[in-house]
Amino acid sequence: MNTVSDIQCEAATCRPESGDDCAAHGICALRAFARTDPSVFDRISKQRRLFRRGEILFHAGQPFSYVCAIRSGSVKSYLCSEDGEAQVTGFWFAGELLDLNGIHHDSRACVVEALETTSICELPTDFLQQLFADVPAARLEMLRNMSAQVHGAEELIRVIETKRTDQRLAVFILEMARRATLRGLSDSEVRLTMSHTDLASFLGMARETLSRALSRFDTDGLVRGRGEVILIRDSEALRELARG
Amino acid sequence: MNTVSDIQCEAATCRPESGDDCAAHGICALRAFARTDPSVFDRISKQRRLFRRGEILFHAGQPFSYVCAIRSGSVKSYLCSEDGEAQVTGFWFAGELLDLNGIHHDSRACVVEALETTSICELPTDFLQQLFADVPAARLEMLRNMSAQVHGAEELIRVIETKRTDQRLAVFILEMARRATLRGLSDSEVRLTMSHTDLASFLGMARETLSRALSRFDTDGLVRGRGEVILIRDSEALRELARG
DNA sequence: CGACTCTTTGAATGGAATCAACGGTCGTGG
DNA sequence: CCACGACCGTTGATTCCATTCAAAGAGTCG
Repeated sequence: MNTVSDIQCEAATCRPESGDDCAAHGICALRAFARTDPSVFDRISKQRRLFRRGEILFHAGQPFSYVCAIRSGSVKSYLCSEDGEAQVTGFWFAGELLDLNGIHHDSRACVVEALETTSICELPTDFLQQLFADVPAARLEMLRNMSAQVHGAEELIRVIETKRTDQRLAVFILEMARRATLRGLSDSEVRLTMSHTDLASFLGMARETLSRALSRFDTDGLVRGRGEVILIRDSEALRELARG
Repeated sequence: MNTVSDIQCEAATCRPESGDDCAAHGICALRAFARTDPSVFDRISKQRRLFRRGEILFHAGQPFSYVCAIRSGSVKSYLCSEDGEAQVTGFWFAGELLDLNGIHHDSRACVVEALETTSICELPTDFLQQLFADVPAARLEMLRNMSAQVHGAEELIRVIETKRTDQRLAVFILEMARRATLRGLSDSEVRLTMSHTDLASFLGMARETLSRALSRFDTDGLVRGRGEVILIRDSEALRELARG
């Protein structure tokens, strides 16, 4: 899927000027600081790993020894209930931080799996602790980031509780487009790197229901295409639908 | 509802020995530290306010100038959509921290309203910043606390997406009982300080559906009572139901 | 007591899950 | 190279659960 040059290219999204909404902003702020101390910078930039589609970044319950930032590609996080059912809890893209909710019991809260070739950046927790001690802006950014995740989760709850299936889908598509713009991509083209099964699980509906909703969106002219790439044709109508 | 002596009594739950799960633990850790500097301690303990049932602690959009810890009583948080519909996002009890998800854009993310006579403790953000600078354990606790909130929100998402109505209710009752034990109360008696309307909104179901589910729980011997106080009669069956 | 809010219960409707079957793609191995 | 199986996506028919609509009972407060 991605070539090495793609990765190098997307890695550039991890820069301070990405704007406040960029989940990697806190980290980037740290990098700016680290320039005064090259050894710290090296410590960040050398902790990189590459995963292929289907490979597991980490399992639930593993010790929480580093925070994970995505440099390129995408991953899904999911929980396994006792009966073996997988429940997808989120999708994460370049420039975003992963599984911060594992911090509170020092272990990974979920399984994270690469949806495509994915490059990540590992930030050891002890290193972060030191950084928080030294850089007030860093800990503020971290708080903001986690706060944003709580906010996002609550927003999702609100959507799931109050919206019907096609409303949920509309919200998701718009959210994907929004996050794509943070990575400097088009705001009218959404790449669904996850399977319909994963997405349906995330949105809390049956695969069939999702499929039907996507078909309806296509025939109604809201979007174009149902495959990996979806083109937003009528974003205003989508927004209207998302509002309820 | 609560007398002054009740409040003084419950305020005692805000102590370090409350255990790791207590949401106020971070704050309490700060208080322990503050003993070496009485002026800091004063600064915390003097920022108290009392609210009566129905009174608003703060509105959505107001500046985020302090973190709010509940000393006694209970509150609900809710969002108002554009069409005036209120969506309850959570309930908070003594020893818990409020609306941390507002941090990321420096304004309150939701409306918070007292469900009964409620005493709170205000922790100014600039004071917390100073505290985080001085006390590593404090910022770790804050991170843990927020992490726990993300975790809780995701857990709620999982429940809402995958469970039927009575399963959701079972999860909620058990969760309420768990939180009650953190405050040193009985684990088999749940006080529902919120209205059924609020609870139904929070659980993502119609008032009538909640009412029916509660009735069923009562007649089936899972719980006793449907009013403000609910007695857990068969916690094992509840747990079984909650597991799905 | 009467106005109000909240809760309960019943009956009908509707939306999504489920069940079932089919076409497509991909990777494996004969 | 093709056959096969595994997985994924689509579509149709049916079932079931929760919402909605409607109305009456219970509790609270002025």
